[in-house]
Amino acid sequence: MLEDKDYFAEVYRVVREVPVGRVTTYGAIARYLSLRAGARMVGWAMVASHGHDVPAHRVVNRIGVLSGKHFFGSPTAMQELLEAEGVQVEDDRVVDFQTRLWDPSVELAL
DNA sequence: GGCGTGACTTATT
DNA sequence: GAATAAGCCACGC
Repeated sequence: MLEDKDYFAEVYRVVREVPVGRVTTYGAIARYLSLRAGARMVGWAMVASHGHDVPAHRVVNRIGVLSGKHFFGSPTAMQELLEAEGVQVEDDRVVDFQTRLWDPSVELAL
């Protein structure tokens, strides 16, 4: 198989579908991909997302904290990116996170 | 193939 | 309501 990381591709797909100004959570993606408790795998997928066109800065943990901001090369890169897209970030946390939360199992729900 | 770690989440104390 | 414990699966040694 060319794509061993099947769910990796799925994660990338979902993250890419995230509209600008919105954010999603690892758990939401994991749940959408039936990775019920595989939220960590989603995070790992983000690590592997290096070299892909995946806006990982739109992915945060369930409380809207930029857990992986440190992985962007700069501790403020993620925040800058989010703010550049219209997402207000304060204290490493997304403002009105619940309101800006983009849940694939809800937005992409049929 | 086993042990430890990890961009997490949920449940229990 | 905050802190602690357990659960889950993949990757590195």
